[in-house]
Amino acid sequence: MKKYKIGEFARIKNIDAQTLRYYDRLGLLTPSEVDAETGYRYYTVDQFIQVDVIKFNKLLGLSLEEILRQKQIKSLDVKLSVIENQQVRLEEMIRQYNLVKENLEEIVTSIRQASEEFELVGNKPRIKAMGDLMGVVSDCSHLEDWGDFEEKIKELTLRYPEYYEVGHNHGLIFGGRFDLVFQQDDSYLDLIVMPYHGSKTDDPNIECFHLGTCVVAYHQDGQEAQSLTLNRMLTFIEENNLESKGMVMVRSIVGSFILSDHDAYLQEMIVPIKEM
Amino acid sequence: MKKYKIGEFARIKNIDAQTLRYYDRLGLLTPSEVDAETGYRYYTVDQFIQVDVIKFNKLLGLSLEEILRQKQIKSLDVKLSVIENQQVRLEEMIRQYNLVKENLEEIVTSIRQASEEFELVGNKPRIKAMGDLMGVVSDCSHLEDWGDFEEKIKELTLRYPEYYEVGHNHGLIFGGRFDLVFQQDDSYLDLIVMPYHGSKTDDPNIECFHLGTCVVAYHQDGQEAQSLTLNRMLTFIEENNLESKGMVMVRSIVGSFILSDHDAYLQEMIVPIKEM
DNA sequence: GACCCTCCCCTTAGGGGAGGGTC
DNA sequence: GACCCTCCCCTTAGGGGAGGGTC
Repeated sequence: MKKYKIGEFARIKNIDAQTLRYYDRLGLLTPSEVDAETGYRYYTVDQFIQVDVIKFNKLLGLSLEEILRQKQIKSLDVKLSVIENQQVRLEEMIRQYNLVKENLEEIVTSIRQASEEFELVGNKPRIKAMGDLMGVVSDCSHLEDWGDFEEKIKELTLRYPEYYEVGHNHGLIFGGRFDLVFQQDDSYLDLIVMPYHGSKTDDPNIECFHLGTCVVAYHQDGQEAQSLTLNRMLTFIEENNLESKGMVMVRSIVGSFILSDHDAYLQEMIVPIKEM
Repeated sequence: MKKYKIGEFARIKNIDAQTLRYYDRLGLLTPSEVDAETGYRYYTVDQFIQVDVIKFNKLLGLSLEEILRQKQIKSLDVKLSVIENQQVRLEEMIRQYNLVKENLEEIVTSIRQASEEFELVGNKPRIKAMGDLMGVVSDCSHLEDWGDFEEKIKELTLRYPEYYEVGHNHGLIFGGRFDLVFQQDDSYLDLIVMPYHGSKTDDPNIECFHLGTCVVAYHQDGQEAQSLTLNRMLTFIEENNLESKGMVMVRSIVGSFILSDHDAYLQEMIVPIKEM
């Protein structure tokens, strides 16, 4: 039977010679022959198959040490259950990755849309028909400090049925009465909404806000600009003989999650209007 | 503004205090204040958000060093393209994981099916209506040694349109003329088929074998048993006044990929029969 | 007493050499 | 000349202490 030196073997099996030496050291893949004088390793057919088996098991998500132990498994049922476990793990991973992907899509499209719009209208307030806002809501009127706020968010994420950590803060919408916005301290918000984009509308954790007609405005100068923007919006509302519902929602479109450059931040403020 | 000691901060943000010290050392997350005497770290609001940003970026698949560099990014377009790159990577990962998952399903169900059948019929040959076999095929009649065989497999995998390394060898079907099976040396096969379970039937790389009526038999004693099993099958064919097409296909159901126990190996041999 | 500090050692799966012998 | 050998050092993102000071 033909013998292969490590280099040739490595080339054929598309694996690094170093890796083969490493596997040899671990006892995971022993050459069929080692020259006692020179230490040269020689491989044959059995090792070719072994490489495939190792790769197969690595794809099952096993560590090299586990693969070493797997070699001892003589029971088909045990091996099948290992594979089936891995299938479950794979499904969970696929689910998580899909959630992350969807979140990223949401983020990118909302940024693109808002940037385009901002390009057109600048920070002028305007009337806009908004749909329903679905999300998990937390009452924040009794927060003492930032730690309380973080606890609130933790609580929200636990109640979020398809919660995944990516960008959950990025998507948060803050709501409050006007006077709280003008107060400008840590406790300026009444509630947080973590928007929900899924389809489980019957989940009791998810509330639905009917926003309806709103006055909307962008600004780019961070949190300091909030009261200025709100003032402009209130003037606009008065000029147009509208009546607000007395609250404002703030949505960060480009914020610290996306960029470290404060000058590029983009926020949207939304004031729901009473229907006539 | 309230200051938090590392432990409290760690608890609220669901992160290990050690990890925070590590991030501090890297310059990734600097406490807002460090007591010069005691070295105690104190954190405030800014760091709370920073933790979320770091987690967000880790989910984008960035290393800590990359996250450190990300902090420098001032351009929205650059950041968006980073996110979009990550989306592409995510999609590719999801695709690969799905392929692996499907492969595993294939493996598990074929093992379960065959084991059940083997339980019933043992190694008795029987007549069975087989469907079409779709797959990527390689002519192996001129192989000199195992290395050539491995090169063939490499070639197959390159032509396999949805190839992924998991279990590709496990699924291989070997085919040959009867005399080659009886020869029992390295060159006993004429062709390899890597079965294809997808839907791209118009792919020129994928050939379709119409198997039709076949005589089928299992055995459990590894490759040595092949000629014995084939003999039994040929006798069965004669007794039933059938006529074979002169070739046999061998499919390993439980083999070295699944178990290291040779006694549990299960192979299926298939002899296509001429239609009357 | 619970909490925090700074070392220091350890983990996975190899990759990249240096220095020297082998086919 | 191309190939192989054995050291030896290095990487990521922390985890688990020991020994000693702090709230």
